Amino acid sequence: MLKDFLYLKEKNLKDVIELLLKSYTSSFSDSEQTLKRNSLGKAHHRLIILVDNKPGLKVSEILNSLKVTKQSLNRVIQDLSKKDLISLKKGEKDGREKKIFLTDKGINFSDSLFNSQKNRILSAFKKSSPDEVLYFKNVLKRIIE
Amino acid sequence: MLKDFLYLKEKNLKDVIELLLKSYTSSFSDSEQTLKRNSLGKAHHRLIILVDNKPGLKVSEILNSLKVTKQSLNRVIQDLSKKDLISLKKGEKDGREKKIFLTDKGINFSDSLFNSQKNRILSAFKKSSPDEVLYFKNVLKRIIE
DNA sequence: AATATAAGTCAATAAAACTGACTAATATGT
DNA sequence: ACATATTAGTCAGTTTTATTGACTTATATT
Repeated sequence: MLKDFLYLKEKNLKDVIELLLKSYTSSFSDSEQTLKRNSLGKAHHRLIILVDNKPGLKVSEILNSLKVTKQSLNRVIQDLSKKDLISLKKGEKDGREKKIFLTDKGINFSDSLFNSQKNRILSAFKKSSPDEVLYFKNVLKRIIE
Repeated sequence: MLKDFLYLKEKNLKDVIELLLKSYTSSFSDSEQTLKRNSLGKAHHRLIILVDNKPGLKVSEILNSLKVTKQSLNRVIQDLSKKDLISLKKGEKDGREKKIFLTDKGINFSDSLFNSQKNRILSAFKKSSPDEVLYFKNVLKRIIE
């Protein structure tokens, strides 16, 4: 049945691209004030989120996720280090690697960023069924790769 | 049953915030080359997507979606106007409003941007059921508002 | 020992967004 | 009709974010 394949049509794909743009923009603009109070910006926020979810993340992994140059990322790392929000540890196995962790101060700050963001996601999920949320996450993951 | 509410737990919400970040970053980095060839950037891309999906969009509506200042948006509008990718029409009902449309050239350019992005979404959807895609879109819409 | 990889650094530049102060046109409420 | 509000545009200066290119340092691999 043709109808079954409508979700693969261009119009639907375009809609989804717009939805990805708007959902990212709105959910990350929620934490603007919290960042500003601490003289930090969206670039720092993105790094904090990645490291919070996966402590010990390597620089190369972050470069790959955020699609920025190492020079650009390095500025962000320096800023957060100076503010004592992250700490850097040499990899035990491969000494060239640098692993990034949130400090206690960094964990607190990450929590305050999360608090300004979470209501949007939470209220969307409360309007959704567990299955809807599960499927939502599955598809998002497949878009990333 | 407690298990039913796991999807509302903080860890899950944090995961989703990271997924939104990564899905946006990856899907919009796909079109970097196309933009660069035309001396345009991500800011222009965002406007083109919104106007393509909703021709006649007002400046104020875009400001609201993209969460930027009018000064910043104005630069983008001027750039695209000079390149004859968008046209501006005065609102008939409210003459203060400016409605934005893609020109024929703009439609072509939007298509080429879309072509560099669509494979990622399409292949994710091919791995998903129609229901999964439907639920995915539903939840995304609820996150936006 | 040679080469590759992971990361860091310095310098210059470009892109994107911001603040603040203002103008212009039109719409709306009284 | 007039005052006020709204929508949009503009000028100037600044900050933030990211870029390119050239190079160094440390460690790992062959």
